[in-house]
Amino acid sequence: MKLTDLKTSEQALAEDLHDPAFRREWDRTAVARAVALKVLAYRTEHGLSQRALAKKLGMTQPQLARLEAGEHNPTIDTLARLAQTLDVEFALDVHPRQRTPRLLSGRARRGNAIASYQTDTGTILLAAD
Amino acid sequence: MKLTDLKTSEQALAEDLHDPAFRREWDRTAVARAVALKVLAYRTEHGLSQRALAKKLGMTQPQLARLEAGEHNPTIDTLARLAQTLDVEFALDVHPRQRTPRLLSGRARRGNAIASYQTDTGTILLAAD
DNA sequence: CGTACCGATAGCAGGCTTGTTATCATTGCG
DNA sequence: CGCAATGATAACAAGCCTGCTATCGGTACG
Repeated sequence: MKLTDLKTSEQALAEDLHDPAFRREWDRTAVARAVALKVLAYRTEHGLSQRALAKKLGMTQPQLARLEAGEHNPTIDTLARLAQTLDVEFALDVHPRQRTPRLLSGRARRGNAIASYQTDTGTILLAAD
Repeated sequence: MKLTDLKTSEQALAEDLHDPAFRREWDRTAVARAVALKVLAYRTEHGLSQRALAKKLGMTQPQLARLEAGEHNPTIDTLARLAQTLDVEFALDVHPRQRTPRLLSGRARRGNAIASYQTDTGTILLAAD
């Protein structure tokens, strides 16, 4: 893939985001996409197949594939399983739009934020470490 | 109600928690109970009826009653609505059992934790401010 | 070519949360 | 007492996430 291709796909995404329906879906799955990246990174770094990691997580390969697809927001329960098995900490911050998060450490706000999006009713911020 | 009554109900809870099934349910709804307290406190402090606050939140009175009952864990979306309307920040931290949370500020860990529980697969911590 | 493993996906059942309407008992007030 | 407002609750539909089986195309290797 050439750099020009990358640029085009980013531009295509920016254009798609102008579609209100697409934008809603994009925002809705923000947490899902963030977690998906974290899981995929862990799996490749450890040279595991989906089946192998799924077994460690107590789930099946299609379930893990769905997680990595990032289409569904994981439940708190699923987050806990990931945290325990991957030895990762997830911090989710929900706060009013006109406010600055105070409960999340500056460390998390600066370096570890992997998802952040605003909804009509607040701002969501997900950090992982 | 006398102090002795309070003590008895606390003791009763402690005994109920020995029942594995009850304990699972108690843990599962930890976040729900914490949020319920926050909502109830806000509503009484502002002298609002369930119907009045429900309207501000864009929901019906039975829905708010259910929230205050603390039986269902709210979704991230519901948390966002609460945060925006009540002007409250929620921080949810999920981390492995053998680890100390680093993404949540010490401030939140000390003074604002309103729910904390361990599952087989991790620890959940909810703070509000 | 055949075999094995890989990741993606369809299809389905089950559980949980949301959202709604319709009550119900209780309390306060005229 | 009659009336209005309050909070709790039942019953139901709908949406989303989980968990599973089965299957598919693609790739690597003998």
